[in-house]
Amino acid sequence: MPTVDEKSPDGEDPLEPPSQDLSSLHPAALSGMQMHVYPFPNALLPSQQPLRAKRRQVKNACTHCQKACKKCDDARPCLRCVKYGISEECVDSQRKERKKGVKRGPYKKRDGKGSSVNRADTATTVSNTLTPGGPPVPGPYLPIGYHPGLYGQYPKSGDSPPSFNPPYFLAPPHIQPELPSPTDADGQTFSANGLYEQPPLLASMQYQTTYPISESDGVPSSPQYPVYAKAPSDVEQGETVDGADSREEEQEDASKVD
DNA sequence: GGGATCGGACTCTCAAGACG
DNA sequence: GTCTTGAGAGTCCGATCCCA
Repeated sequence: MPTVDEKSPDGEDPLEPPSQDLSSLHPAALSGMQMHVYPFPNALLPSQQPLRAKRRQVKNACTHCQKACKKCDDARPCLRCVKYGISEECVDSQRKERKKGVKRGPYKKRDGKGSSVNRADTATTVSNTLTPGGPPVPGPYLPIGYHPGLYGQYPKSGDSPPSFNPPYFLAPPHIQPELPSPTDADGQTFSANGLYEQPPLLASMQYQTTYPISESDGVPSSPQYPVYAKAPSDVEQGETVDGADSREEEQEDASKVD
């Protein structure tokens, strides 16, 4: 009985192509879903064991989602609160301040030996998720749905103010239009290059985010940057949608060179 | 069928420690 | 000053139960 909010975009069915009518969704549904949309439908996926895409978390869940231990999103009201008709009660939960002065033991070094060398093992990227144990399959692995730079961090002090662009960008056009467009199990067509066609709505969709006002002091309770866009110049060539993943990949690559 | 609850796996973030 | 690492804090998956 999957519902819109319960259906994890990258947890339960990371390989499942979007099959629902996106035009009926709360904008947050679009921000919270398709974090990783892979260009292959299930039937055309390589027959490796399904590896889970890395789960993504919102920066701050609302109080209701937090209490229910359910998936929240960056928009306020969040999808779940909208669904339950408690939009006006959808406010960010308070986060504790991290403890300071915690003493730590000696560090393990990771250079080639030691326990932490396989830290990168936990990093799953879009490409290596598709090709476990094998060379990356060349292809259009840009996740459809977000600009590669959109999954940035919250701005830190000194960063330029956050900007936000419409989240969707188009997949490359069909390369081999003469090939018939197969359909997946849901009847959704996808192009010959393995990319789903973008619903026309998405191209013109405007994303709106409201900023919750703290009941206590009347100021935004926390920075709400649903998706933080890097400046185009900051987007590294070949950077994946997940900056952290790509960083870890780079680190891993660097260690291999060594 | 749908909502509530919750244990625990998983992820994110950042300060401490290491290093050049 | 920058990088690396550990661990605190938080999210949310998935199982289970309850109710209409």
